[in-house]
Amino acid sequence: MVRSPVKNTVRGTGVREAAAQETRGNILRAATKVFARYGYDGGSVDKISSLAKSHDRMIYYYFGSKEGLFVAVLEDLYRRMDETEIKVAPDPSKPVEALESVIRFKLHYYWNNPDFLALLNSENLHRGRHVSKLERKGEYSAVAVQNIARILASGAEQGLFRTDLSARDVFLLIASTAYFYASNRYTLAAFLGEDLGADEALQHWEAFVIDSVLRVVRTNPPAAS
Amino acid sequence: MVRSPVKNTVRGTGVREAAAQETRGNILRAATKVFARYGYDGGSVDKISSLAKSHDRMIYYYFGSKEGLFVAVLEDLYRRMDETEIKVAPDPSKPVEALESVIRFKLHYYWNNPDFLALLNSENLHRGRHVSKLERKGEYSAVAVQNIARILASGAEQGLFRTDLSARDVFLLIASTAYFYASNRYTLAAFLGEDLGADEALQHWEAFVIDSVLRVVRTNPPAAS
Amino acid sequence: MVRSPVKNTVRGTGVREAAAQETRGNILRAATKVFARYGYDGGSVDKISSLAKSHDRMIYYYFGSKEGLFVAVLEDLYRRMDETEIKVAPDPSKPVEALESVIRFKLHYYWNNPDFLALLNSENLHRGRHVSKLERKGEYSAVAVQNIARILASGAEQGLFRTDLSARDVFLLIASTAYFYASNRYTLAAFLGEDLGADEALQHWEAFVIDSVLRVVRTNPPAAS
Amino acid sequence: MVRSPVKNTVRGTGVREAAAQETRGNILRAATKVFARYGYDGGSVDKISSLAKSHDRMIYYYFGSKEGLFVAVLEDLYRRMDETEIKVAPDPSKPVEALESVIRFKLHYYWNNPDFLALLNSENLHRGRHVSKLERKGEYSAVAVQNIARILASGAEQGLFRTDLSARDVFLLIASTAYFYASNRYTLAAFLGEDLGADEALQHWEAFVIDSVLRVVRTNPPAAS
DNA sequence: TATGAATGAGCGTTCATTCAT
DNA sequence: CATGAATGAACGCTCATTCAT
Repeated sequence: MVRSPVKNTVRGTGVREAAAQETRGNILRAATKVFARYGYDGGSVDKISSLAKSHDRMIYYYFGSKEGLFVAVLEDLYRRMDETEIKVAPDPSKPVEALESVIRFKLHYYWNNPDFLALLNSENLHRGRHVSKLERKGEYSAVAVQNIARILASGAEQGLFRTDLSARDVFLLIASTAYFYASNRYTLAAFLGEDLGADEALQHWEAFVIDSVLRVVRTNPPAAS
Repeated sequence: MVRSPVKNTVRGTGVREAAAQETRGNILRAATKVFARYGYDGGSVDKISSLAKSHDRMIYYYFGSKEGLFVAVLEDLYRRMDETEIKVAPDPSKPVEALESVIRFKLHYYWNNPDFLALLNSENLHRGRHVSKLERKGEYSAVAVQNIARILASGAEQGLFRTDLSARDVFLLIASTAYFYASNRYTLAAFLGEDLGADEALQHWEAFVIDSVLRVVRTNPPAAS
Repeated sequence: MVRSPVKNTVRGTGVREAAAQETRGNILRAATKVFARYGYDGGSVDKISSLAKSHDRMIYYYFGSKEGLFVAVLEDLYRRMDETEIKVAPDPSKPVEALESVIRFKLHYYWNNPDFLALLNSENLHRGRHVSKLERKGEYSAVAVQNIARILASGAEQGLFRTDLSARDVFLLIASTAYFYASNRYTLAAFLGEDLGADEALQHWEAFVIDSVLRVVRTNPPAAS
Repeated sequence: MVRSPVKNTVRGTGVREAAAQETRGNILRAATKVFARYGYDGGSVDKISSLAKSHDRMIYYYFGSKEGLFVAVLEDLYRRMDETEIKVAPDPSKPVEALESVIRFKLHYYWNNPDFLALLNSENLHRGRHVSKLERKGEYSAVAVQNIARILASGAEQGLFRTDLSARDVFLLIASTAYFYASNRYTLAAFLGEDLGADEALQHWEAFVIDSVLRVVRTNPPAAS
């Protein structure tokens, strides 16, 4: 049929093309919200097209299918996260401060972007079916890992950090603490009987994680306490 | 008179009661599998009744609604996890070994029970709507936290562990590493380009987590490496 | 789910069962009309359930799918045709009259049951996909063929008919003339510029076919004319 | 000014006209295949434009509507059949051989062009709605009928064939046997339990039809057998 | 001459749930 | 204690067609 512009991104500059890009963008933004809130299954194409003030039909016109739309949402999400990660990359010459900065960023980003977590969870529920279709899937977390690698190397050079650490492990450790606390905010709240979102609670967790990660990477952690 | 048996637990011992309990149990087991695999929204009552070799109608008879069934599934799941946690509680008199044991258990349990994770994620997606209906919700994680508290106290008493630690924080730290690695197994695999389920990978993560947690809790961690 | 009574036929005798049978019957009758008029593809489940004064959902409850419904329609249709065929089976002791009777019946039946033809055409368009699912598919035309076989045998015995004829061929010959004339009534009308449904036209065709078939089967056909 | 080229046939000779004719031709060929395979209702404009490697929009540009396209397909089909019929018209001076030749051609043509049959069936399902729009509808089958008329006249002149026959009736008889056998190939196969497409089966039917038609038209058919 | 964008109704099917015994 | 029957809304998706350049 040679007709579907599926996966088209920025192209022409005419008025019609601009309007089309806007429609596509509206759908993508709406889909991100809806999928994040209701999951992949709970997020119906109807909810999305309504929120985008468009029509069901246009989702298929631009993205081919609900799955195609979800893949596009994931792609967009990862791209944006990587862009942010690059922007905030701290100066590795001061390793301790840099690592603290990375941890703070990660904790805040996950806590303030529950959409991102919800979509990841939905994707893992479906066993990575959509994420495997991403073309540049290997590149996405690389930015964050390399960021940490630079900091660790600088710290090791200065004799502050251990030399036997893999950046990948430290990345996973930090991501774990950020992800778990944010993703399970509701069930943890119920079981611990706390409000994890209170300023005090957030600051307490941040301090504990920073202190713990530093104890893990330092050559000479504080003796006692 | 609509004497609904909703929330029936173990009761009578007659033949008919036994048959009823079996039907109820079949539905509960089927629902656990289906909800874990497809999420709350994706798990239809039809799939459940079909897997339980029962009828849609019976779900409403025993559990009132799909939500009621989900709550029952959560309740059952937590109860079973706590029972397991009690069984495997290690001897706190050897704090290092005990903590290692706790970490290993947690990592293995989460990795081997993706159902549990999937249900928790689904529940957090719905902002804890169902979990808030659990009667004994406050008790469930208490077992695990107290377990760790005893170990930390014993370690502190023996001069091995720091005295300024909260068991709740250590519990969250351990749970974070176990949860994150298991829950995101598919997306991490895609982005890191690794098979996280390979024996080697699992053992590597386990060793790293054990080493890291011990560095966090110890008064005198290994100097350099 | 153990819930769908798909393909249930006559069973209980209670009031509820009777009502259920009526619903099923209404759907089946409506489906026959709608499929015949619009074909398999053009016949929507909505049109059918509306005509049956029931709901879309009930089609799936009783027949599982649109395809299942179509198969049930075909089955019902063949069953009814066979029953009719048995009823009108003529006395083979007068072979000429019997054969004439069979031809007349076939011509009239096909002409007066365009539904039957439309469904067969639809089925052939789909390459017999549904008919292959009929359990007793081999039995249906057997009645008609055996009917002719008896007549041919009687005629041969009386020295009136050829002895080298196969009942299957004669059946196909008769069916061809009946089917073609009825099934193509609209296109033939357009191309021949005639009204094939006029009494005169029908009688002319009937006379021609009877005369022709008798010329085929007779040992001594009329010399000249 | 919307100078719609609907119903354009061969015209200009420029490069652009040639490209346009090619697009039109591609669509027409694709439509023939798709309509034949899926019927009028099942054949979507999307399938057609896709197969033609063109766009939905072009169908409306060249043919005005789906119905207009179907009419064009029918017209093309009849025109081609008539052209073929003229090409193969046998020498009437040998009436028996000529009639045999006509019968063989008809049987083969119908068997080898299921598209033609499928489109006719689809058209009859719709009560000749499209065929009535053909401008030269009266002319199409005239060729075939006149062909037979010439043969019958020659045969009658030579004293071989009956003189009371109408060419139209003989045409219908022959067409009946060719059409029925080919059009119902799938349902007949199911009910008779035979493979009607086997060489043996095709030759048997051909021999039977030739023999039968000759018995119908001859003044002195073979006495007994 | 040709095309990308948009439309609203309809498709077959499944949803969670209630009714009537 | 258990079930067959029924319901209306929603599901993801495709339909033939028109708009605006």
